[in-house]
Amino acid sequence: MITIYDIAKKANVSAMTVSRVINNTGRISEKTRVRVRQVMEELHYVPNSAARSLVLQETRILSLLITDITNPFYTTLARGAEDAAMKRGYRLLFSNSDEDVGKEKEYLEMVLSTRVDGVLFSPAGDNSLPQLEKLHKHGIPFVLIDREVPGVECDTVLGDSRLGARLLVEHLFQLGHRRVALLNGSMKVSTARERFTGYAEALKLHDLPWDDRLVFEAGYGRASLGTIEEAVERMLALPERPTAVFAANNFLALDAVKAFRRRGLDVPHDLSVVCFDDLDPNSVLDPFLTVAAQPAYEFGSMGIRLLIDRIHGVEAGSPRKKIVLPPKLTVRQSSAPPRS
Amino acid sequence: MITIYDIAKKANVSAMTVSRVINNTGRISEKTRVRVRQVMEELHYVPNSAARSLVLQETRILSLLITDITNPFYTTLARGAEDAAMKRGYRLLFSNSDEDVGKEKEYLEMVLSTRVDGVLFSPAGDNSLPQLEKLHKHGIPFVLIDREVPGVECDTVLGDSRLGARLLVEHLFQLGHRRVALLNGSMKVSTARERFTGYAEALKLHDLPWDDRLVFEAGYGRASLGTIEEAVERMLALPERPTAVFAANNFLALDAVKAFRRRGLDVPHDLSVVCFDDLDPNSVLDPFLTVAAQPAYEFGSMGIRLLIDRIHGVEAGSPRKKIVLPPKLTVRQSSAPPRS
DNA sequence: TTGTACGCGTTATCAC
DNA sequence: GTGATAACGCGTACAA
Repeated sequence: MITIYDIAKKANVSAMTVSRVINNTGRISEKTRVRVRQVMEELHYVPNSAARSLVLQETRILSLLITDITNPFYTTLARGAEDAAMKRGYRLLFSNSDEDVGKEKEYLEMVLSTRVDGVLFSPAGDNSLPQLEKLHKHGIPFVLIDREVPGVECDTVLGDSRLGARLLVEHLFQLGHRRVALLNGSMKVSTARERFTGYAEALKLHDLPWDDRLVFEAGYGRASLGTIEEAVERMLALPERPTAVFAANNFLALDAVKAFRRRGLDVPHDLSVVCFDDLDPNSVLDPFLTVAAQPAYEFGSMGIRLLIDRIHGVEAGSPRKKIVLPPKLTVRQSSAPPRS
Repeated sequence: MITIYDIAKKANVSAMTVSRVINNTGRISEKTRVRVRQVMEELHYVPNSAARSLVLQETRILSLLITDITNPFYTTLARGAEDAAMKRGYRLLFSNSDEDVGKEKEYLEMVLSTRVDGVLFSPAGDNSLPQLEKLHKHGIPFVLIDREVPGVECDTVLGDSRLGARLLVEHLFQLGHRRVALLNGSMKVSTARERFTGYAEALKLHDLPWDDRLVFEAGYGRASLGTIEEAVERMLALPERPTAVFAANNFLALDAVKAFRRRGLDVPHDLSVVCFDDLDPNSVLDPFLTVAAQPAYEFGSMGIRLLIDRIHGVEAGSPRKKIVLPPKLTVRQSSAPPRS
């Protein structure tokens, strides 16, 4: 491997001078600067970032932990994060927990051994608490994104899940629906709880009765497909069938629609389906779902911004910041008035 | 930061003993092993991988460079690669070139400074040659994936683009089409050339005349959206309009269909559209496109396998391997007999 | 079974 | 302007 010493020898200077040329620090005569540069080119020198971070005590790497790499919400968020990080001279180390606290724990070990400068963290759920405490113990700055964890005080970028839920459910009410089911993620995830609350608020606001049998707790992850099938089964077996479903995220909605169709039911003719989070408009031919779309890209870029501010100590002792980005109701064909 | 010295002091042993406990090397009495382990727990010790890789001269990190992170073909490939890498104790550093040789070059600099143990490389095109030569100069093993680069001899995992193209075009012929347009990627990319050849072969096999005006060179990247619009415009202005389009990848097809629809044309009623590569079946409600699907996941896992074999020198001097994975024709609604 | 000395590639500090 | 030296955290070779 080519090191600064190889460069130094060939250029008849000390290693220190080479280092100064590389980093543009200190005063160097133009003559030597040019010569050193030239030797570096010749030998195809590339600095060793391991050695550098060992002495500098910083890696300029940030970790991004998301819960579902197949979900366009998170891939878009990731792009926002990457763009923002690159712009500030940081690289991003991606990890994907698949909504699984176990995997999350494994990845965290890697992240710690890499000595990343900070972590942008979308927790799998409330059980992620130990992981966050570990980060805290190690003095690694982190920012929560998309989801909160009770007991953790830190900078956070969130959507307004309650508002979005209300918007969606009220949209259904306006269409004339009165029996709306909630197909929710796990109640161990803050967004699921908030969407639950928004749903309940909407019912109350419109003086509609509460019915436990209309609430189904599945899970956000791909793993919970079986649960959705079962929920749909129970939903349809109800004495008074719901005429619409509010799904807590895009994949839940997709799977619900598929489950309905497999049973010969048409959306929106037989049931309406609405949900949180959009799909990637670029790779969908016929956008179909009525959604509360979230600014996923901004989730990522804002998160990185908060994180880097913390790292640079700009915000050293400042109180935690909580940024809430509003959702946008987008009405499409999956919602329609109920069959009379 | 907690180091092995901190552990050593607290456990009343030397740093070396701690190192041995961590790596399970050498003989250590059970008593000290337990004590050291305990102190490590107490102090939440995590090894510093920068320091380790500095002395070991290996990082156990592999780089995966893909050209379009929004394309499900590549995200699926990435999952395959990650699973295979994790299984063998390697981590993956993702980079996304957006089909841009410039970005590719930037990322390569990072990759080199990270001293990754190997690179799984999906080149933006033939112009990626200098990057590959650079890797070679630095003695970093690499495997090409999905695309070849003329002048580069190395292990490769490819699809059978010629066969896939022929299957798709012959499918159109069987439906009765005689004028089939080719909406291709850049001819600076090997797969585009192969798909071109397959298209030409199919014509020849069926004694159909060659027509230059039916061939359009756009680009695989998201950036070439304008080009597609223009190609469609020219295509429809032709004296004898084609009745079907073979698009060289999924996104080209998607954009073509959208462009047709904007002009009031229906697919497949007015024109059929077929393409290479599928979309993610999980996030699509109504699979519509007739495609030549490729085993994207296996592209990734096979690639990592070849790469790690090379790294471990198992295949040190062995001749380069070229693995070709066949496509699978999947007929859906986007193709139908031409209007008579 | 355990410890000492050294080196991995880089930069900060201080001296010239 | 430039250089010598030590230090970052860890593992190898050799010694005890």
